Amino acid sequence: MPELPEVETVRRSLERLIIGQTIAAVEVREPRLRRPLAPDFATVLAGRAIRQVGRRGKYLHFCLDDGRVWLVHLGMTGQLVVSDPGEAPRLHDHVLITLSNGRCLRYNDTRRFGLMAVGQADEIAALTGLGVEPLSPAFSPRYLWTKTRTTRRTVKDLLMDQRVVAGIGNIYASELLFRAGVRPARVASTLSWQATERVVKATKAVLREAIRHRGSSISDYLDGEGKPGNFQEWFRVYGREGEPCQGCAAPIQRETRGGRSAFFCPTCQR
DNA sequence: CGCACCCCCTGCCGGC
DNA sequence: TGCCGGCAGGGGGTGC
Repeated sequence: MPELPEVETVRRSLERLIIGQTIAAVEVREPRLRRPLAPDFATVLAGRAIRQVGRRGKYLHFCLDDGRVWLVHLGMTGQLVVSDPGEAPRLHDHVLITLSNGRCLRYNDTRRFGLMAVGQADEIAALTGLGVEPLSPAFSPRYLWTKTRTTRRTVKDLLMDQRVVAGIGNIYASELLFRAGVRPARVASTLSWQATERVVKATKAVLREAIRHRGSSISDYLDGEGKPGNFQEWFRVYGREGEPCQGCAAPIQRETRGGRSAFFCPTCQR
């Protein structure tokens, strides 16, 4: 579910709701996430104040007043939503965090592909091993050019490799490649300098636009206030197999690689 | 190193 | 109506 625009939207919404709050109580109702929650997870968080909410790629970083970082990855179906006092837990609410203002930060994750950990900032950074931020100047045509020269991987696989660039998932890979006019199955090393520039430009434009629309809600995604995003209404290719391309009217095609679908226009993308 | 597969888990949808 | 396969935004592991 959540790729960079969704995680960034969650970050911004939570920032307004929980900065300065102290964690009054932690209830772990289901520790079996992608990796089991550490036995001391609840006691390590309890009593800490939340100073900052950051993001790296698809990870959220909650900076605590003891210098440690609470790391959260939402997997496919994870939600972090602040609810009012007294609301009953819902199905798949795995962690409930009571804040000093009485409200409750609920972690809900149907498929339990999410991840949580608490550690020192350097441990957390080492844990994730992420590449550059796509919206930072570090993600430049020059950077992508060096990453594409000596590989036989497809451009979509490369862009979704979190060690290369952090935050692009299956939806935005298809969307940005459409806007760049490059086929998902294109071997990355065959990109011209001009095409590389277009890919970088399209990446930044699509991610920024998606953040403006508060992310994409297909089935599960909600922000920190429990509100869905709107960017799914602006998809040009994702989930549109057989529909006419908005540029040339050719039917959008779907192609599967490694069990994941890529969507593209066979005439607008080369 | 890359890749084709498998796994993790739950829910939904379409076909029979 | 029920069952079954396929598919879904995530990542990680294996063996070739």
